[in-house]
Amino acid sequence: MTTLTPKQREIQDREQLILDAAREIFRTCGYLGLNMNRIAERLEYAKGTIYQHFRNKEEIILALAAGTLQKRALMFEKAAQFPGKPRFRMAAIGCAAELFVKWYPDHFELEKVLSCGSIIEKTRTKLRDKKNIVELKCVSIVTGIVRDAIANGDLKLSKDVSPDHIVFALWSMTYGGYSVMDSTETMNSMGIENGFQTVRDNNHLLLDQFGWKPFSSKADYNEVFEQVHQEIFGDGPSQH
Amino acid sequence: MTTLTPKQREIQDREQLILDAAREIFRTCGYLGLNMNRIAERLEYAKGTIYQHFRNKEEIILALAAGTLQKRALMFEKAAQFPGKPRFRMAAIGCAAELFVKWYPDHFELEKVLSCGSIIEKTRTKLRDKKNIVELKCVSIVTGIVRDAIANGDLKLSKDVSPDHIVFALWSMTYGGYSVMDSTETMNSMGIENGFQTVRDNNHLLLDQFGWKPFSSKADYNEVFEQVHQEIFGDGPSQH
DNA sequence: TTGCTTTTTTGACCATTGGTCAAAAAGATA
DNA sequence: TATCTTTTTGACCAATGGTCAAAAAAGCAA
Repeated sequence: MTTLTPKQREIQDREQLILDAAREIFRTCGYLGLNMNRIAERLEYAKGTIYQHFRNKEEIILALAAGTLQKRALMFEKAAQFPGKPRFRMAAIGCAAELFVKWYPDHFELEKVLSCGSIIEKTRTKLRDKKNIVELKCVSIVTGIVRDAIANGDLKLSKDVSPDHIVFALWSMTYGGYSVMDSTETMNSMGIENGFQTVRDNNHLLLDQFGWKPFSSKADYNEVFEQVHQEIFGDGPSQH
Repeated sequence: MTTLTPKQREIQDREQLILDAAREIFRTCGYLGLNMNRIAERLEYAKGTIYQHFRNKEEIILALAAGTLQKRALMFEKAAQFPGKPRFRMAAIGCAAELFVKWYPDHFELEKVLSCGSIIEKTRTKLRDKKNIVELKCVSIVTGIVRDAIANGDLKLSKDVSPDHIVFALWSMTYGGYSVMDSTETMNSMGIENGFQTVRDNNHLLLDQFGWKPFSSKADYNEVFEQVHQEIFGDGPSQH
């Protein structure tokens, strides 16, 4: 049954309104500045109404993270369709990941909050799983490209390296790089002028070392990046 | 003047008592479970007394992180003194970093809390700087080893790679790897059996690609790890 | 439309916590 | 011992998370 009474429809729509308001508050006031009173006040609803949608503010944050993650999954999907050799498509994924953190900087902050044990454990398993499924989707897209490269012959893995190993390495490097960049204090004592470019380079260094052709000495991956940037993601965040 | 009245001495010592109690509470109850009332109650002091030492619980958490970071700096110093080629000494640093997160798992959780913007901004710059100085010390130890390798001839950097670049890469990979491992949900869908070993391998892969000799194909860095583990850190966390 | 039932909304209410501060206690001093 | 200074205390306030009985709205049948 997809027939909904006007009331049911209103309730359903309100969920997004709450999330929109919450995202705005979180963006400007952070975790500690986000509270149920403020959301209710802004939407001119009573506090109890908000609690009918979400059990606590941690679940709201989780839902926000799941929301942006969904957008990242779509971006990864588009990137994976970039025509050409698997390694080019992997570079396209890198471009998507980079644009994602630039387009949705609040997502990174959401993730940091949710990485705190005592915060995430206030949410129900069911909701966490929802987010995990989307995350897993991103992982599986990347793993798929690695497998394509193996099938292709561009990548021959030694016995002690699995496709998951490569995905884990890229993920570590990218997530770690962005995290370290974010903790500016120590970072700007170091002579890294363009952190994003450096993370990109480091990822390509890794892929070269795994023996994934064409090596970055043979192809201009910065050009691939620009191409993906313009051809696939040229229309900005609003479209995804 | 280092002469202290008994009272002044008592106050000074109490700071550590507060931190010890706070660490224990944080370990078991996390960020949300840690509060000033509970600390005061456990130490049988009034709440106001705690506030004479720390402005809020965020500053306590910051102090806790600075405390463990201090231990890491000592571990890095010891590791850097491992005799032999710079790359072996770098492997020793890797060992120290790994043992550190294993010995002090609460530190990682502290860092995650402090990475949240709205939390860290409740602390005074002065206290943050204290932590940053210790962090910078760790970085400079690592950078020193890179420079030694360059001076040594074991490492020749191309024009677009700096010592800081290498440190950033290792830091990203290590921090990112541990972070991803911690977010178990998606991690255990991936076929990574031993995350720590994988992070180690990935770091060596990077160093190989940077052209740092001796390459991991020529030296058994797992053996170096074990050697450092036993010879330098064999006596466990209590000694550092 | 009316009267009844079900669903939804409301905001008063309570408990917990962060944080303050005037008064009390303890310590230093002469 | 008397006086001044420092430290401690816990009552107190404000803000927030979260609950729930009562009120309002929606749905529905005659």
